[in-house]
Amino acid sequence: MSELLKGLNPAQRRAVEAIAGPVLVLAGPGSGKTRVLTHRIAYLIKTVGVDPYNILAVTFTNKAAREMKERLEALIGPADAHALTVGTFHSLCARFLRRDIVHLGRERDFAIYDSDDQDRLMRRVLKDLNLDEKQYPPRAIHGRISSAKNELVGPEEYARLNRTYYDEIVARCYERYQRLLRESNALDFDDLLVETVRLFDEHPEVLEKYHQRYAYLLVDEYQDTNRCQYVLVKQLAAGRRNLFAVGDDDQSVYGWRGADIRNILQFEQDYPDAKVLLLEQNYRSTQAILDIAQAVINGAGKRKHVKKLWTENGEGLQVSLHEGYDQNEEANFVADEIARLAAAGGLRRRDFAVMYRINAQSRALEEALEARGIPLQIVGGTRFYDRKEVKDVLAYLRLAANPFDSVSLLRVINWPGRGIGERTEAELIRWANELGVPIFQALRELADEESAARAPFNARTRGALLAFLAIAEELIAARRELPLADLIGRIVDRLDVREALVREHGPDEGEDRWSNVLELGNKALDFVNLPVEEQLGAYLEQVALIADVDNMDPQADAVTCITLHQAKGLEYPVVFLIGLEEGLLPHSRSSDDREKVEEERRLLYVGVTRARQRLYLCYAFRRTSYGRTNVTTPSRFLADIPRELLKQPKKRGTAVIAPDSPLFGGRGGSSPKSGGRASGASSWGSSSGASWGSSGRGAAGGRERGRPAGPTEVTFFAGQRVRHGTFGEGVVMGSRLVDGDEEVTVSFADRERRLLASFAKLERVEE
DNA sequence: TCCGCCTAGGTTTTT
DNA sequence: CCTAGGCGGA
Repeated sequence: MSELLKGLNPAQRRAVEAIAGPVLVLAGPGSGKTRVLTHRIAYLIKTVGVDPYNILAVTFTNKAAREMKERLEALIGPADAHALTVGTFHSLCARFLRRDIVHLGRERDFAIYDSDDQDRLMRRVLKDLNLDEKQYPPRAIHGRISSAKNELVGPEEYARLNRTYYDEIVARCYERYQRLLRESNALDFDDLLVETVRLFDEHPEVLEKYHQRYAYLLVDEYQDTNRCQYVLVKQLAAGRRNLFAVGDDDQSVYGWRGADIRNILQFEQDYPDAKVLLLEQNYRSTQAILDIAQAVINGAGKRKHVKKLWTENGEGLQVSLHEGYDQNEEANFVADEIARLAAAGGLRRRDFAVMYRINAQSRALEEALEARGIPLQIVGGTRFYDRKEVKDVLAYLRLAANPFDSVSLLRVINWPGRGIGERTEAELIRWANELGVPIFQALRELADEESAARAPFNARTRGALLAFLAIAEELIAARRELPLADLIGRIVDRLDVREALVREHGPDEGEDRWSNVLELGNKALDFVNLPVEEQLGAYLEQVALIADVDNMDPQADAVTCITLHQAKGLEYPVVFLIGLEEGLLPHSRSSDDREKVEEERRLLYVGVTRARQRLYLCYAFRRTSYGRTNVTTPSRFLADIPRELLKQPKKRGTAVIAPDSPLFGGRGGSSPKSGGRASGASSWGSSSGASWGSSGRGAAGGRERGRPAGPTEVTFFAGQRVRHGTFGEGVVMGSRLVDGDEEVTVSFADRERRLLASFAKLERVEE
């Protein structure tokens, strides 16, 4: 038997050995699908004798691509590993287009616009069309356009298909937006895919070239493909039909960005001769963790592919459920547990991950971990390349690569300040529109005395504009001669970036930002081995397409803090899932739509199945967001977990969940019985979880639901002694009305707490 | 045009 | 809470 098949179970082996024709592998979490992918590639090369040059593998992140290459290097040697093509849809499309975009009558040095660039361009579109940003939020409009692109609907078709007034506005913006992109010789993220599909569509000879080359096509995370990616796969696979798609419909969490779960559900219709293989054995987690995962996912409606997860890993430790008082206590609990487990030995910092729904949740964690001296790495939030000073310097580089890139041009035309204000900028745009040329071209016209005479600028303004043009021209010229690192050096010297940053932000922050700019220079050193003329393009492409998760340092011995979305594909011995509350998971923006709620459920499923040995499910009794504090309702998904699967919290200061608590009852609208709850019962005490946040009030603590406005005056006064079911006796420090509720500050034995009178069931203690 | 103060409004998730 | 944008003054 081949060396490469050793250590694989029969199902995995079948997948690896499937040679020809379409194959769909439905792989449960932790079932070794990455292993199957890499071993299949290795098998194709080493056993079947396929030339690695003829293999194309598409992964979901650059990180996954890199890791796959590394594994293959070990498996089949660096030469073969290097010869095959691995990348994300976006990076591959960028590469294809660089090679062949001239077929579409375009220039090769196109810029790639990220979300910030897209937003800026959309604002300009709205200005051009005299539309009010308040009424038509640029991001909302762009969202519509992006969805249309994902569906391969162009501006004309969009205009034809849609009938409402709003649609009509969007259609006009779409048309203009595309026109400006083209004028700027730029593609946005969506265009990378759309234009590749178009290229293949309009130029069969180009597609044919890829059919010849890529005899074997492998696609990971197939459930996350959108319509456009689906078509692209179809185009590429149409040649030899050796498509090997791997995915898990239960882990589909990218519907919001166009991923269409139907792509995986309809695989068999699309490819009638497809083999469908199931990977159900889990090698990652303990049975206790899988039971939780199963409970969560079984709470979903009917599913097309029901996988029965099982493992030989043994029962393992019971999963813990923990209620914190607020997000700080929640974070403290997490940090204390990490410290405790790390001290107990056997676990390193990097064995821990804390996962959450939204990036903003990382803040409290950061504080708690730092307070204990526990190193952490936060994945996500603001990317390094999204920092203003970094983007500003980058804009000059982008301008050097492609002077028609109007977003970059306008970004830095007055940075550092050179006396070109809003007024001048608007005039410049207007004038360029009038001439019908890109903005950079208009600037060049200005250098010519005769044209300048007709331009709407006075001598001083013209001087400022020409000063900017001179810098741009200098960089464009330097680009061909200087290595990338020197080009960056030229920019920061010529513009005195450090001085500008200190002037703008003061010495402390200024130096901070300056160090980010220096870091930018460091990253450029990765490209020194390329020929000078290729360095800039390669660098800019990487900057545009790299994700934050791609930068994670797996070597660092630090606790990982990461969103559930980014955590997909990762695994850790110990996982904390925090903020399991209505409004957060499911997120409030998703709670009203059945489909979206199901996606949120799958997100929790993804989180649960990241854990290998220990799993903690956490939520807080109160949470502060936007500076407002609200009482929370535990996530409805917790109600799908049988209570006996969970270790109950015992610590003082945490809730003891009553046997008849709706948390462990059935799902759906049955409201809790008002009697029968054990004293000291759950301090959140709320209802079925159909609503959350402030609307969760009123059903609290056996009080009447639908209570009208709330108290109009305080009923507690400083100095009174009170008793609370959980916290014991305390003294009222003060009380005030907040949002139609009474917030009482009470000093308990351990510390001061603020409680809402409607929830907290405070009894007055007579003396 | 630039600077600084102020407030109103906003955050899902990412290539 | 934080930040971007609006507005007044120089």
